[in-house]
Amino acid sequence: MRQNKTWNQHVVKKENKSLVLEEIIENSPISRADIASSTGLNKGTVSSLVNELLDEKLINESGPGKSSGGRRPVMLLFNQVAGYSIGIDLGVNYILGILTDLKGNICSEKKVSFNKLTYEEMVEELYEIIDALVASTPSSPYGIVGIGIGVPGIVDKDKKILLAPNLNWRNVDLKGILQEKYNIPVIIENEANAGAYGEKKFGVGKNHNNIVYVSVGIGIGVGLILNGNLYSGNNGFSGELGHMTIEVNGTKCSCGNQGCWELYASEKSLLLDAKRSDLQNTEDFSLETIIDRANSGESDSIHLFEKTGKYLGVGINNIINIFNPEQVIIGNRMAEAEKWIRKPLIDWIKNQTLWFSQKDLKVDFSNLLTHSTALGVAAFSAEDFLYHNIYNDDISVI
Amino acid sequence: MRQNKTWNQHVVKKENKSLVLEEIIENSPISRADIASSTGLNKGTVSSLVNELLDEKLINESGPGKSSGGRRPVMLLFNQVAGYSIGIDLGVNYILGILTDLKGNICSEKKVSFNKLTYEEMVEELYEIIDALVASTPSSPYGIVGIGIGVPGIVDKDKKILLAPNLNWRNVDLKGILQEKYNIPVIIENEANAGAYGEKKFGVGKNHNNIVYVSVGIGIGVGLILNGNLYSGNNGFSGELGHMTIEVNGTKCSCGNQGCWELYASEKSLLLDAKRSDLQNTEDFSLETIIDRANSGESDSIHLFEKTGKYLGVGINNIINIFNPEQVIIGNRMAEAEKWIRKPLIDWIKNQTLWFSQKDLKVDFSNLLTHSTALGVAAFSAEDFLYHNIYNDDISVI
DNA sequence: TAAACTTTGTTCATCCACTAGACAAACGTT
DNA sequence: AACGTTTGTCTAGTGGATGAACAAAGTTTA
Repeated sequence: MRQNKTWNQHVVKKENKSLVLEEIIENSPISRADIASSTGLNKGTVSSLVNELLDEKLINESGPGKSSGGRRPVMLLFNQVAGYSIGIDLGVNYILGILTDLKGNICSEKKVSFNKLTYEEMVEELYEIIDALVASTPSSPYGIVGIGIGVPGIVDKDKKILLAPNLNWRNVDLKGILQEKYNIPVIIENEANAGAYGEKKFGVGKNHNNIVYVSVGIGIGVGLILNGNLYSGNNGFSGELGHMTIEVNGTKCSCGNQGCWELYASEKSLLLDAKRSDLQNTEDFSLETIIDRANSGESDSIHLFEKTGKYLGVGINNIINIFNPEQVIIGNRMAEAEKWIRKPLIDWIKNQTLWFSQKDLKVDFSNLLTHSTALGVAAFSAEDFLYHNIYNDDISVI
Repeated sequence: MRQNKTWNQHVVKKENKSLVLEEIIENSPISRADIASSTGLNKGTVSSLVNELLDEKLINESGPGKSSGGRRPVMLLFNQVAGYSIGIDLGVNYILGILTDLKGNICSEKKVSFNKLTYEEMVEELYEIIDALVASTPSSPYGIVGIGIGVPGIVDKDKKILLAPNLNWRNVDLKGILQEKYNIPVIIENEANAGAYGEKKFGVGKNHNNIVYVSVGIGIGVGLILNGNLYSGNNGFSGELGHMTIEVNGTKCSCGNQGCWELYASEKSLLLDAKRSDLQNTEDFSLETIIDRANSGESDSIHLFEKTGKYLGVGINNIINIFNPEQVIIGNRMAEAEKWIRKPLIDWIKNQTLWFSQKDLKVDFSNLLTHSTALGVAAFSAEDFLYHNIYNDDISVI
């Protein structure tokens, strides 16, 4: 209900300093006077906090701004290159790594694809990517402030990877391993959670506070932004919506349940359907193949996507009735098939969702596509640094 | 993401004072020294805050406690009769009103049952109940600090009743009406949300922070406690889980969707099934009738409950996979049939829920039964008074 | 063009809440 | 009875926010 924490002037100062910094990041260029009026803080208070931030190289003064009938203000800018953040999307058959500045702009990027690596080989690839990104980092006051990793699996409260079924990992303490090797704070998050945050910060989810992000890939994962914060559940296992029952007496699922959503609306199910209907003769067909076929007007492929769209609608309808979100974002690989999926999905929702839940509801497709997860985890690290370590000189291993 | 609020010493003091008060409420009798060590505040700070609380009559000093080898401490007690709170459960065919002290102990209680009242008649009944409770209030420093009302319908962000289908109400500003009449802060909440909070504070949900409360009555409503706070969704419409699809091509529901959960697991569906199977010859049969029959060993009635239990399991399984809660509480009228429902429900979950979500999971039946909603809203009002109005002398209409 | 007004940002005295430490009172132990 | 311990109060000191005064640097007006 209420957080059990004592309050003193140190906390006050730290919170106010964060507030000022946030104001500058969100609304730069901005003057000290503007910050004072928009935060409600006293001019003097703002002045001294700004001076500290200047000393810490987190912000810069730019030239004078426009006068509004008096002395011209000194404009302040966020120094987004005071440090850098690494974000990694650890996929089943690829690793995508990006280096971003503190505002989330991608500075360099590296991706490898592969097939069925052992755990050791995969970690080796991961090291190589991180090393390459580290090497490409420009010099800056704070260097790399953190590494964030999004994984397709269950991450518990202690940020250990409890289970990543498609990677065949169990109880892996990647955080510990990487922190030991690089001596930098490491954050591990579920891929869908990170994607949700990425969309909120940089994608179509900007300016929304209650977002359901549906990551449709091989399986279906869901990331929840509730009241502006990522909701992770009791043990960090929430969002296992792929295994929501949508057909009581439906097909058996590998999870032990039956009629699970991801048996009807994921990439896996799409490919299975395609195989069943004997649509293709070639051996290696993929989502991309089917998209190409649909593009060339093949009606069977289009029907496959329409079915996927409808069943996505079934699950999303449930989600809307549960959460009454402002926005639903469909992301990950399946978002590339928006062209055929959108209409059946939207139609289902229009017809089936409670009218009062449709109020103010937006259904969008990701525009970051494959980058949302990496951007999300990179942003986690950057914010951890900016808002929680402002007072700590020690920004190494926690 | 981060709350936009400036911090100053007034906030610090208010928060610390709340912290001290909370500590006394939760752990009384407690000494000043104990509060200092458990909150981390300085002894002097605690001393001055305690003195203010004593002046405000919110706490009392009791006799000296036991010595632990030194001076005997002065024990502090929460003055739970410094004020009173009214909680109302506005049902479809009943109104239950309770008067509680600030700790949630029921001091007096009044209930009326009826059938199909108009809006005006219903409000009249409500006034009568409130008037009776007001009349029964002992004299105290603060009097009645608030009225809380739980309603079976959708309450929007402004606490207006947007839609209560079973009452046939639309856009009713009950809060405004009552505040005008009684000149006391009024809180309106959805019945399931209030019930969830009631269970968290006073029932089986104590000491849990991620709770899904399933209110199974005529329909099914759900209240969510996430991270210790009530989650209400974007417009306050969350928890409409009764209309979650569990059977894609299922029966049509009045909501426009098909295969909704409450068509399979609510009191309404149970009665409908009973009628269909021609179990009874009498005209007026009810949940109680069927419970009686099951009690007397009639297997058909028992089967009906077993079916309800299974279908409750289907929906609850979905909920668990979505939220990974610590606890699921089944409440409201159907909880009275725990005896027959429990086993099929638990069995379904054991077999179908993802193993890692079953970790630390408790499934419980309400022990407050029909009182959880009224207790919940009464607690809302009491806490609003205790923690938010500590500094306000004006505790009348906001 | 000068005077008057506006806006910005700094400085300084003041206020307020928490803290540390001293201290007295009250109690148990030896 | 002497000593140590615990409790609770009091006082001086610290840190941070505030408001007002003020200088600097603009624009507007007569």
